[in-house]
Amino acid sequence: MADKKNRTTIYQVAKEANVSLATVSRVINGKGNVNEETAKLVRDAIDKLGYIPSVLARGLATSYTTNIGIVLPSPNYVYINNIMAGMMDVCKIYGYSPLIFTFEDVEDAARAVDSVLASRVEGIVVFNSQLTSSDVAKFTKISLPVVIIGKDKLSIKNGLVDVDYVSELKRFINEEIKGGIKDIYFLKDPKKDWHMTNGYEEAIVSCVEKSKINLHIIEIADSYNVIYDYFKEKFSNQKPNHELYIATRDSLGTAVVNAGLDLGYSVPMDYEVMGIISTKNSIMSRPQMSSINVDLYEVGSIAMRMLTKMLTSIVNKKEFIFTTNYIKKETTKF
Amino acid sequence: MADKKNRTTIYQVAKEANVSLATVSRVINGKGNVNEETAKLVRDAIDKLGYIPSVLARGLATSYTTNIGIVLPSPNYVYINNIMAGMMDVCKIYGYSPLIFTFEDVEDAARAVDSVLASRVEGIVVFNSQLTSSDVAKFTKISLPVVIIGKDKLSIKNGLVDVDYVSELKRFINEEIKGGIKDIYFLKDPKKDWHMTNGYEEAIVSCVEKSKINLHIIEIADSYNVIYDYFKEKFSNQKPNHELYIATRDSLGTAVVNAGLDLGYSVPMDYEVMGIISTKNSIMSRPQMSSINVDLYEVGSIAMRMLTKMLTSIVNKKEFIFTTNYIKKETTKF
DNA sequence: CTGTTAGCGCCTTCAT
DNA sequence: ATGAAGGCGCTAACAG
Repeated sequence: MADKKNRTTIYQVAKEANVSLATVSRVINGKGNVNEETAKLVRDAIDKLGYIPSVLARGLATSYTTNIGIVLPSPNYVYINNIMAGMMDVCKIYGYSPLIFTFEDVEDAARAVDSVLASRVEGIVVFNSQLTSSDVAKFTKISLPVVIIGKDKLSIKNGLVDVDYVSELKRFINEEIKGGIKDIYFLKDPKKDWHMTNGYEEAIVSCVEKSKINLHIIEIADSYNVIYDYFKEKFSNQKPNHELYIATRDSLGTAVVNAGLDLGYSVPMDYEVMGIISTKNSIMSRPQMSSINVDLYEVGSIAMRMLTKMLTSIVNKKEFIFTTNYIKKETTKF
Repeated sequence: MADKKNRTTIYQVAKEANVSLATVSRVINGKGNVNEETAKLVRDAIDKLGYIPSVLARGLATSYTTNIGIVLPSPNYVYINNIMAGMMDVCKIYGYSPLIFTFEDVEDAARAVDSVLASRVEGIVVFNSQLTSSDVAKFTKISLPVVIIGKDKLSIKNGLVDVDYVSELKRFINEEIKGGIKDIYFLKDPKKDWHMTNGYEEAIVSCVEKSKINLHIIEIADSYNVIYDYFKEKFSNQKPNHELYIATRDSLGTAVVNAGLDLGYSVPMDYEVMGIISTKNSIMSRPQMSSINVDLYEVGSIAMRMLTKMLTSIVNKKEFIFTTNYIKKETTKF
């Protein structure tokens, strides 16, 4: 419980080495001149006592920690994990410790923001912010470096790392239109606005406008099982008719594919499917899922790298937009 | 960088509210009696100044933080992410902040241990420890609560959460033996010993001993692509002959399946495949992958829950072994 | 009910 | 090259 932990302190090391704590501090941090002999004395004492400096005390004294906050929605989608992995690896390289704060929704995001602020992190990476302007004000007030992954609706003067899925999405749809597709179904989660998903719907709408395409929006939870069941029933009642389904993530696309396959239909002959955000699943599924490819691990690592730079120097280019490639695989004709 | 951040402190709040800092501290922590009117004064001051207490100072003063360390290997396998998600959710529920420490190998693990110790976490969860006994000694010395997920080779007197894949693995193999299987191939990563994988090989060996089965160990990196390529070539040169392949993770099994499918073979008619650790991939792949099911999210959340209990009370039952179910799907005959 | 004071563990001038 | 002393922001007795 709240019983004092018996950690060895810098005082004990100083005593053991018969020096002052200032000297110990110097050898720990490699600052100031210390006689090699006394330094060795100190080092031996540290080893003997198994002394590990407290980042708390150090942080308090220097008003500088090595903590970095990562704020992101709690659902653990594979692609978010890829981003996280990229962030965490870069954190380690630069000697920062990532503190993770997850949130469920907008109100919860506010709580997460307070937590991360209380933790006295040096900077934070926010995944596709659901943050309000008042949240953001808290950051800017204390000039805390922030990198945002995903659309920056608030146009904060901070780092921005985004992925331009939209261009490729448009290109793909236009190809399909030229190919003569008649109906496009877009699977949209009515509740959530994650997935760097902003602009998907608009992009599709804009492509379709001047064509004879019928665009249908299917509001459905972004869950494999929910979507699989939905389409299993849909295709049972009404056989597919060469339409195109667009899902936000490849695994959701796989749900649509599998529902049809399990009923004996074939993709892309009977209907086409594409998932926007690509993960390894695109390669692993059969037929392989057409999707828009970008290395999400790289996205995370670039974001974190940008933050570390903002921490140590003035950064001029605070924006990094990933371009993407639509990869035609086996679930679409174009 | 190391420029003092200009955070509002408890002193400034006290000044603004015309009270002493002790009073502010009291309303913040809800401890001690404070006149409602002055409390409101304080709250207003806090709001006005946007004051957020420093966990550093608080931690230093109380020698108590709300940080929990999570130590795990860096590769971001899906199933590890499931475990992490479970841990993080429980962390949030109990008001702890998870600090993530990843490591690459044994030496790196030592570094991670020092980092986590320096961070003055209240407790730690270690995933399938590659930790040495000297690492562990550091924990026990300061009696830091530790929960280990996976095999506890060091038999530490700490929390242990493990998954008994072995029993089901044996059961499955015995079924296959009764079914008349002749050759079993076990895919084994020669370098790594993660995946709560300890005992898999021994289990298989013990099952096979008294039978006429030929057991083959294939040492191969646990990478989808590597395995896919390997089997693409293998099956090209030598057609499958009703043998059984056992991979540690379902997605690796999918690599074996896909390699054959893409060459025109069929599973499980031409050969059988099973992946031990199950993820959503087992359901999503076609044919669906036979695997040993356990809710890994639950594993993570149980582990973290156990830790939080160890933090607040004496825990007697410090062990939780998950039982598992072999789920026969479509890639095996039994 | 509220204020005063002494730390928590460490860094950092400032002397020596 | 080393030591002494003040301070980082907060909590927790202890007084009043």
